Amino acid sequence: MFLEQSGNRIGLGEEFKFMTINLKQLSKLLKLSPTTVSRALADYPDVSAKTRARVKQMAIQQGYQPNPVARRLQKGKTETIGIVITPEQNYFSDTFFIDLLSGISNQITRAGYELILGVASDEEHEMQSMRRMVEGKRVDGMILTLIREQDPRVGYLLDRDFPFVLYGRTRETRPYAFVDMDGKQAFEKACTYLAGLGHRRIALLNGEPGFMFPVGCREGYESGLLLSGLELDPDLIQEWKHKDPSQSSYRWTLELFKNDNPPTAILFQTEVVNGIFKGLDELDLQPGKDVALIGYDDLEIARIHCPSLSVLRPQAREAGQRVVNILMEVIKGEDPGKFQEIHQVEMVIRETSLPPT
Amino acid sequence: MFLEQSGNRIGLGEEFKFMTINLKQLSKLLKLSPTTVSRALADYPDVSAKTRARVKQMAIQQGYQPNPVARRLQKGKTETIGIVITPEQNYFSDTFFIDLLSGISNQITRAGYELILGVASDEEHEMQSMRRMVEGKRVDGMILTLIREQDPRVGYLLDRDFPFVLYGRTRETRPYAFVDMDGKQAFEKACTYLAGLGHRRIALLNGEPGFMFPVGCREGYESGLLLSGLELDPDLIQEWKHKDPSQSSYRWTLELFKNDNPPTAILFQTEVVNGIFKGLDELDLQPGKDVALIGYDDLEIARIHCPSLSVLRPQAREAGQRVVNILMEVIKGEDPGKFQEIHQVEMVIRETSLPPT
DNA sequence: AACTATTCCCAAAACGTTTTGGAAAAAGGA
DNA sequence: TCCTTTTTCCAAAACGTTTTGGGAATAGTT
Repeated sequence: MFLEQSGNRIGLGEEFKFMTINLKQLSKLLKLSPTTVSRALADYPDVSAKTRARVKQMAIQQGYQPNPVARRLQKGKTETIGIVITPEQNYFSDTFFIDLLSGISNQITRAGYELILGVASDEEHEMQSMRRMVEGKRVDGMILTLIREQDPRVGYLLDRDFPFVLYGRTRETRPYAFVDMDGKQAFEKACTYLAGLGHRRIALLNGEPGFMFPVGCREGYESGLLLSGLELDPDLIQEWKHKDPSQSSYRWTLELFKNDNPPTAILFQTEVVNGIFKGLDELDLQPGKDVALIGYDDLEIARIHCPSLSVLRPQAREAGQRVVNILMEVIKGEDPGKFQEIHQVEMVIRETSLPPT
Repeated sequence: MFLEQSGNRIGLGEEFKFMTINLKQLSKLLKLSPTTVSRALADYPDVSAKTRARVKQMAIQQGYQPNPVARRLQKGKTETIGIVITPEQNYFSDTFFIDLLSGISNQITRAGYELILGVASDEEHEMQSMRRMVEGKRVDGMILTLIREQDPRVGYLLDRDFPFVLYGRTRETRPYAFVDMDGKQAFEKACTYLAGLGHRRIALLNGEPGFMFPVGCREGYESGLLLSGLELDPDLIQEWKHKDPSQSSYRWTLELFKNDNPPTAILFQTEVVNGIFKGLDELDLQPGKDVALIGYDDLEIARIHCPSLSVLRPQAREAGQRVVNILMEVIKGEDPGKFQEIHQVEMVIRETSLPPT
């Protein structure tokens, strides 16, 4: 057996193959024990600087990478994080979620961990997929998204003391780690902004009840009205359906303007903007001109539509990174209750947030 | 130490914790050797039916699950499949891709495997993420999507004989396994359908060159024209940009109707329908009435828009399942060249494919 | 009864790391 | 020179499975 200069090409008889080298093989090459090689690579102080350098150089030259499976077995850790997504809920198609996932994935890779993905069609399969990961010892920690007000996943994980971080919040008295967007502050800001422009009738098309996020949105909306000295009119509030976001928002928009005293502005999740546009179009109302609009989430449609849509923009990527960093701390044994972050949401004023005519 | 009836709750002194049981512990409980227990659970014939039953019952009662990490080390397999996605390319936000991923994930879980996900921002990181999985021995096989005409990933994997399956095709003479949608047949069908309705000027807004999929679309389009006895007019063909799907398609739509002899029908990827709608709207052309439209991919917008959009509908979920099944065969050592599937695409006629006026 | 085949089980090795608990060699101090 | 400390290395154990290669009963055959 002789070595090519390329490092990870090792000649075996007549045929060449991409071979990966072992710790044992590497140590034999170095005339050292596997112990020393392992410790040299891990920067233990009890190996001399000279041998450490020699080991590292040879490791690079040979393209040695410790077998992750063997390391996991010995360390008793999977070095793996799990996440389960539920595409049915029309949530995953948001670029916002992709940004979140992107932040999560990058940070996980940086830590040398792996991200395993479950795709579940409903709540039951979601739980099932998570249990497989947790009870099957396939992950060291879980990331949860799309949190419901009463979320059985949180209780399940708390009960067995399993590390997890929520992207979002839930109704649970025991302390747990989360990163959430300040939907309340965002909607309050949007609401007072519109009121400041002179709008007196501001409508809210909120997300489906049962999930936690709309709760904050509603609070922010109500608090914004209050701060601006406006009355809350239940006729101006409605929820769209996850099953059918565009259709339900479209119908509600039509409904809304049958009102004797119709709104001059609407707050909503950008996700359902198509339905609203369609409804306004049918009513011969110009978005931005006849009705001010501010959406939550800066999706592509918001930027490219004409007029472009003013939005509340959560920093999903950064949030994803924080989720991972926190999860790593929790896995290390830190108290989850210490990690409860609420991120500010910025408002991007574009063309659909003018004063009322 | 005594056992609760629940099985996986084991009393340890005063505190109760969710414990998972070992093979060794289980075998001690059964007064058998770990060997026999392992073989009983794996249905080896050299363990009597009686003990096998006894072992299985106890395993269930105790909630025993073999530690996957230990199994992987011994078996020399990671039981893991890798996939890398690139959200930048506005591809991942398609429900079509989610369907594909859903099919992939479910089938992988069914096989007892894991799906690990990489999120890469560009081609370079895509390759980097894949190399980490392959050379780091983190996966047994790779799934590739969004295939380019010249795709370095394919050469890389072929060179080192690493199992993989493409969703799509590429220009590569060596045999490899793939599952692809018959874009050619789909666009040919759409084209001849429109020609059959009397359309003589059919435009094509194709995907960005460099990727493989638009090649088939174009072939199908040209073949459809030919079959219908229509001339190919280069002015009626354009590509949209991945960076900016809606904007580029919008601009092209405007451009298109400056033509002395404008088209009466357009074929395109549904992904860019917003830009086209916007362009037509600006030109005071009614989709479906003044211009027939058929999109590739049955996205939500296609169903909810008024008029609803006729589409070509690939069965992404089924394709995802096939990809996994094939990958499992390839991992087992089957010849990848045997697995080259081209799936038919159905056409769904809705309201935007009427005869020309 | 003696031999062979079959049934059923198990001890030990192996997978590739990291960690534990020294031990030998070198250096420092008297 | 002798003892102590520090430096540098390593053999063996451990992680939890599966596989290998028998071995002891039991059953079957002559």
